[in-house]
Amino acid sequence: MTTSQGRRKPIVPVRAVEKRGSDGQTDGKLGGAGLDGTARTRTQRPKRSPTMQDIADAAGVSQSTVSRILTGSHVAIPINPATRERVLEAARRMRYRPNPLARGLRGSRTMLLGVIVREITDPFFAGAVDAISGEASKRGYNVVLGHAHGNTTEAIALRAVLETRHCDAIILVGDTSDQPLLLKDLHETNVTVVGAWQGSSSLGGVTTVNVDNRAGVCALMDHLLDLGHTRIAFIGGRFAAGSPLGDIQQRLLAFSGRLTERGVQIPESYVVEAQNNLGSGADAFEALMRLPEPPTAVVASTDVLALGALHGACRMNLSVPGAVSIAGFDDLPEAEYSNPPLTTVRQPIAEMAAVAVRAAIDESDHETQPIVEMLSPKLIIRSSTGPVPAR
Amino acid sequence: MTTSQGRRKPIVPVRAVEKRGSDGQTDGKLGGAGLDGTARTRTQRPKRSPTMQDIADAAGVSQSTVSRILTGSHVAIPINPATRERVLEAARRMRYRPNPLARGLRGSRTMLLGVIVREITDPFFAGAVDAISGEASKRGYNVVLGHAHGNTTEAIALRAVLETRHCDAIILVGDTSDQPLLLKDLHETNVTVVGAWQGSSSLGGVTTVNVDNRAGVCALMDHLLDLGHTRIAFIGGRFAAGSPLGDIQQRLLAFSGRLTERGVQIPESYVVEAQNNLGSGADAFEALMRLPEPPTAVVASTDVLALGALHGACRMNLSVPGAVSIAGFDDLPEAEYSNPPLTTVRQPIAEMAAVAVRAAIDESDHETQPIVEMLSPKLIIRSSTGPVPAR
DNA sequence: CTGAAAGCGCTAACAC
DNA sequence: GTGTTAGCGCTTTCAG
Repeated sequence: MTTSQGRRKPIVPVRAVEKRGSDGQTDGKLGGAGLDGTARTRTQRPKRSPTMQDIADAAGVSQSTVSRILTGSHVAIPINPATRERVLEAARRMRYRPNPLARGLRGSRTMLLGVIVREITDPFFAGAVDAISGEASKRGYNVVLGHAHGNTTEAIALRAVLETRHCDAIILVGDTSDQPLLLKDLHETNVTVVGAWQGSSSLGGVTTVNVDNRAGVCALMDHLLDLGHTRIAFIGGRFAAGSPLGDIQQRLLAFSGRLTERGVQIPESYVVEAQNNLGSGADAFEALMRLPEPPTAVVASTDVLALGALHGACRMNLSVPGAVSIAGFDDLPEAEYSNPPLTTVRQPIAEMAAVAVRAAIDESDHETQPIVEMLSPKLIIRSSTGPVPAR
Repeated sequence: MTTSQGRRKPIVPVRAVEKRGSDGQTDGKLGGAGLDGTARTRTQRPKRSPTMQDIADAAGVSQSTVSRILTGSHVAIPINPATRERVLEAARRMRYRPNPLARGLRGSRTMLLGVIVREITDPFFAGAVDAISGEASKRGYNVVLGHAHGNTTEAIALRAVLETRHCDAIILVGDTSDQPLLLKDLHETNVTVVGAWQGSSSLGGVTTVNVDNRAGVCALMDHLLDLGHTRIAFIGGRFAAGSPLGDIQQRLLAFSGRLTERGVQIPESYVVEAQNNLGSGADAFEALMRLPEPPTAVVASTDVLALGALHGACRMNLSVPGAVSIAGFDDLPEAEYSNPPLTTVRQPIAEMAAVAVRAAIDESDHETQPIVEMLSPKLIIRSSTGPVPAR
């Protein structure tokens, strides 16, 4: 198809404005039907949104004047109130909408924040996106969700990034180090990048906001150890490419580290992997409890896993925390409504989102030193943990 | 060009390309120097992404040729293989990325699908977004998430829409009839709109894909009635502005309808409202069970509510389904892992997403008759429902 | 096969 | 105060 005009819908030149000299040729080429809306009124699709020029024509001023007025240089540039009103009226009447593409192309900001997230169905990340999006809209920004889509090939993630270039900044939510090209690509592009919940995987030279996984897990371990537990197991989730992702890795490290610091030894079989979903958590838990010497407490690296473990306990008819204590990490809304309510580590999601968004916006606006923030989580003790069961 | 040197802007004579007179101003904005990376290597922010013109210069061809080659008219337009290779090589070397803004401005597609959703933290909608996003990326589209953000004022939703105008099409996920301006606005814009999970609220003249709420609820009611239940209660969720939203309303209607059809009467107090979250579901359930004549079965309008009800039963020490049967709607992943596993109605999310995405893309591409699809859900019987308890 | 040129809708100098 | 003008990076005629 040399001319390529087969594929798109006809662009119908509705107006009779002579300024647009191309109408004549255009219609010969693209036309076909409904050239001026007379032949076909069926749907209103071919209706162009009005442009500034349209408003200008209607108000009898120049397009740049319209721009000045509509652009909101409210105070900066003095404008005749009469003119302003005339233009505003016309804009209102014609339902003018600024074209963000054109605006963006011209170099000004697009007020779009890209957010790339591994898995939107992970309730934790859903919450994170929610927080970020809320924070963003507070500042007049919208959010473009680039879905790394877990299992999907890097290619897709890549494309998502490329096409996302019209964002003022991009926030990377969750560890994506298993998709190295993604990061690399982000770097090559000249958009601002901010990382959030990256855990151990460092985004060299990039502003990053993380939760202090170590502190959280240590607090939890101390809680458990102080309850008298020594046979403590760990369920790690969100593994990919054979090794745990950022946050999880840090949590595992802290888990082992604290155990060692407190002089407690556990068998290797006490550390198990799992996909980060309920079923996998339940299975991992059951496997753990079927060990010859089962643990008396299980630390799950995420609440989803802990919730799954809770379900596993139900299935095995094991009372929690009577027979075994279970704890998680994240403090999902669900954690409070599980049976029993879950002891967990609460992440400061809102604060982290605020920091990330602020950094992203600031940094996209002007040169800034990359910062690395680490916010503190908080141990939330509910009733899924208790003293070591008497043998 | 004659005029270009009339301007007295400080033109930084870095490159030898005369075409770009504007570099001078640009760098004023972005940070002083570093037009080509020589003057400042500290950060790479001020680095412009290469444009087609840059590639053209590098490859010694015209910009339009570059466009033809890079645009992917792979076979259509005959291009000298040598030229093509030279251009591709240059593009690769300079890490060329197309600018979607410019592309979009020019009128071609942006390959962006807007998705507007009430609440991303609602697990059902998270799943829906996931499905849509997956389906979209299969077709090379990316997804822009417009967050209606539940409680937020319409203004924000509106803005989200306005700024979303650069999408090829917009998919409205979930009933947004409580934000009438949103819809109205969407209509005025000339983007394609497709509705999904709109329930009762009709999007006049707009392609819509819904689940057959009536069929789902009826199947569920028949299941319950056949088990001998006659005292069946209903927990409605996702209320807003005083009346239930689309899907919920249909489910409630079907609930009452089926009861009437089968000659069963229930007291008014058996229909209660709730926010669509776990806590609210638990509370509603408890209120129901504390009625003088409590129901023997509770139908929740969503799984979230049903899960909450399950938790309420736990809190009240009520065995399910021994003392009371509980059922939901949606079939969230969690439904299978609750205790006991939840009887529910499974929505064909993937199929619906596929239909919606396909319709959105098709319709944005060419004139199309709006269609209204209604897919059938499926009753999933698990163990949260059982025979009426012997009195 | 390739180049020149005309804009897409908007912003921002720069006149007057 | 307001109009003119020159593009942002790209697609797409129209001429060779």
